Amino acid sequence: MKISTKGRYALRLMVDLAEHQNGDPVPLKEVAERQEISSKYAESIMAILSKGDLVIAERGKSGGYRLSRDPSSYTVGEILTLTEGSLHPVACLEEGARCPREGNCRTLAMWQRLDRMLAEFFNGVTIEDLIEKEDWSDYVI
Amino acid sequence: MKISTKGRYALRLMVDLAEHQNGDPVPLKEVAERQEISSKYAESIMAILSKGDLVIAERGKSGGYRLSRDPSSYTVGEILTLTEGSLHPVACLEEGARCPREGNCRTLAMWQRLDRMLAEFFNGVTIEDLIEKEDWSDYVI
DNA sequence: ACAATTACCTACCAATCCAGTAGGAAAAAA
DNA sequence: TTTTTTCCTACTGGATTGGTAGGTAATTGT
Repeated sequence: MKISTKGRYALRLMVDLAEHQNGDPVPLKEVAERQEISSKYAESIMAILSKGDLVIAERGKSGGYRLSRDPSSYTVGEILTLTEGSLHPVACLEEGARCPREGNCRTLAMWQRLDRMLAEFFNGVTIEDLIEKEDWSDYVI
Repeated sequence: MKISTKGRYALRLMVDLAEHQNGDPVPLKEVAERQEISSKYAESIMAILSKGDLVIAERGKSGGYRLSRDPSSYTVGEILTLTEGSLHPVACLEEGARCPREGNCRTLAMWQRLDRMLAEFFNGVTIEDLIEKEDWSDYVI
């Protein structure tokens, strides 16, 4: 039950791009240094974000990455789904998965409830929220 | 971001024990068969529950396992914590972990909020709930 | 034109976790 | 004393995690 570094770092890379956007693309090296993530590892994560069209890459000198949309339009859910593969907390709720015992499983309903709760949480938080929001103590989904 | 089979099966073993308690200990073989879990694997999971004092084991003929307390007193949270090791969704929130970047991490507060939400969810559901509760659609933590 | 800078690509690695399985020893009751 | 049960140690193949290494392709500033 853990979000891996890949997903966590992806969020930080996205936040960093959002905070440092000025029209020009931001080189990965700068982002990685600010976030204290090895640039090689950051590179492999940024590649996922780029292939998923969450960021736009520009090669060559004075190239780098930039967000493709407004920070407020990115949800934490979509970033984590892309990098982690899925946000379902149990295998039985995976896309296309069907448990043969689902008819008499006493735990399935609880997992479904949790699944919905997580989806609502993750899809309710945006990159902009991560930057702006100071106090999360009263945040309710 | 997955609860492993160990945790999921542990819940089902506990529910099965709760549903079939009649004063006598229930042999693991029966539980495993009903739950369609290989008895060898079920054995290794039950050993964890036994060492954690969530169930009482009785050896020898006519032995087996029984719950040590009332089903309503077991929370899903304690069972998963025992079997999964922890329920914290990110490594930075682990017991004793301290991230050196915590002062300027834009994601920490969100993780803390999620952590609290998960704890409240898991500690709010009991084995009895798993057996009794039909409709979870309106369940709120 | 060319050197510098950037993203892109393939391949590799050690360590850990996952989901079990195998084979017996110890305890207790019938 | 046989049978039934839990308990214990060890093993395993495969996947995932958290990276690293080294080179290729594109683009631009000089």
